[in-house]
Amino acid sequence: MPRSADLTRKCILEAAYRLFRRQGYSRVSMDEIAAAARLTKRTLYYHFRSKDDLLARVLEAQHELALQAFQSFADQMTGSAEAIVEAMFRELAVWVDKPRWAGSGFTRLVIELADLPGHPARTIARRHKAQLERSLADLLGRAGIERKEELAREIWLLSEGAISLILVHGDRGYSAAAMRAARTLVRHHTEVPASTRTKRRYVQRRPSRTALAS
Amino acid sequence: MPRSADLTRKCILEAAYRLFRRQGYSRVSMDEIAAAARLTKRTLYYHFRSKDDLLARVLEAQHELALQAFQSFADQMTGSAEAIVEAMFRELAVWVDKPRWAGSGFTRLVIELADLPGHPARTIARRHKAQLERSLADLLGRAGIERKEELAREIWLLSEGAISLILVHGDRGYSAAAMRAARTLVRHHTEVPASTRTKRRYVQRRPSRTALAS
DNA sequence: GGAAGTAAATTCACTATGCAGTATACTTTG
DNA sequence: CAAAGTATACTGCATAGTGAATTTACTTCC
Repeated sequence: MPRSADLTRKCILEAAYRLFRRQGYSRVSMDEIAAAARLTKRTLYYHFRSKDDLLARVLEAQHELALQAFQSFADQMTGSAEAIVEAMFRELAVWVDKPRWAGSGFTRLVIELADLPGHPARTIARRHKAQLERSLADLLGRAGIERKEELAREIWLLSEGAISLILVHGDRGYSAAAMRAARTLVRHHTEVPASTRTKRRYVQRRPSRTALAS
Repeated sequence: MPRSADLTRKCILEAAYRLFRRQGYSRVSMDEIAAAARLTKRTLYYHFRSKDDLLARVLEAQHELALQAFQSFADQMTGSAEAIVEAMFRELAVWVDKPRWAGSGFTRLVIELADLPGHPARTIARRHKAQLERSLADLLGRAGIERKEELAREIWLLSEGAISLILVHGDRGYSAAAMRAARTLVRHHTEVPASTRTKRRYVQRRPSRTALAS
């Protein structure tokens, strides 16, 4: 067998991920990927059935890497929940500050395919986000948070929101705001044990239907 | 002059928005838009210079509508900040529950064009989000919040995060989590006037660089 | 009132290009 | 040699954008 197939596949996956992450799915052609991987298109189709298949495999590979990275981050973290969350958002700030940053690969690709619920890439992305959220919850649990799932989800919301808004505005200040909000939420979860949470709220007169339909 | 041009333009804009919102930018063809508007493609090019131009105009039009909708929502709101924010997230929950919902048109389109900072659509979307954030801050200010810009930004982060995650997961539960978090943040901003906010935090040993690079 | 003029609005038919995917032949290595 | 891997050259289709004719409704002048 000439030129180990594994190497070729890895090379293709990496080149494809770089392009997909920067330019999304449909705006990247198989020819471009082939060129970036220094191969011909035909070789791509030898290793992957189709463009959609390639995307799915790319996301799978990135899922592994990201999960590993998060685990190694989590393993280093032993302090308070507040310290953990601060470290997370510091990482986020560093990450989004990269010069040609163009959003989370997963989020970006899934949003592009938002109207194709059956697409394999979506399934993988869903699993990915779910698993990361669970890992964060575990980490928070180890730091003594009681309602760890709740907090993890809230933190995750802030992080995704920051990514999205930084992308829209180009204003990196959102990561600072997210960190500040996250700090508040963590404190609330540590200081207030588990009560005064689901109090009945009074309701304003019925609001217009489309206020947020932006 | 045959068939008032204004009407035709409106019709095109509406058809284009419906398609763009559902399927994104690149996966919608001018032919499809023309068909949806019951016109020929050539007519589209009579009214709009290019596909990119059309997109920009579509977003401009939606900007007007969304802003108006938010204002009419804001004008009805007179209660406490907490009530306002709750109403907002209730709206969000209703909105994302629409059967064929596929994300905020703005967010979705801007993310698709994330690597094209010069695109006119991006400029418009940026202005849009900024203006809505400012309107929310005003509303919160009127409800007695002191650091209204801070809170508005935090709320906005939660809302964008929810949209993004609901899109990825298909799990509408995120809007409930966002509302819960928002409630916490509002309370923090009302109960704690404006202190104990920027305390020095202790730092964990340096975290790995790529933990969040998903 | 109506014919003729006119410019806006719209259509049909077309070009050119880009792209996913393929048929087939060649090359490398065990 | 044989099988895994790679390259050249191609098909067919979708799509952004265009050239030129044609229709439409409003104005002007008799």
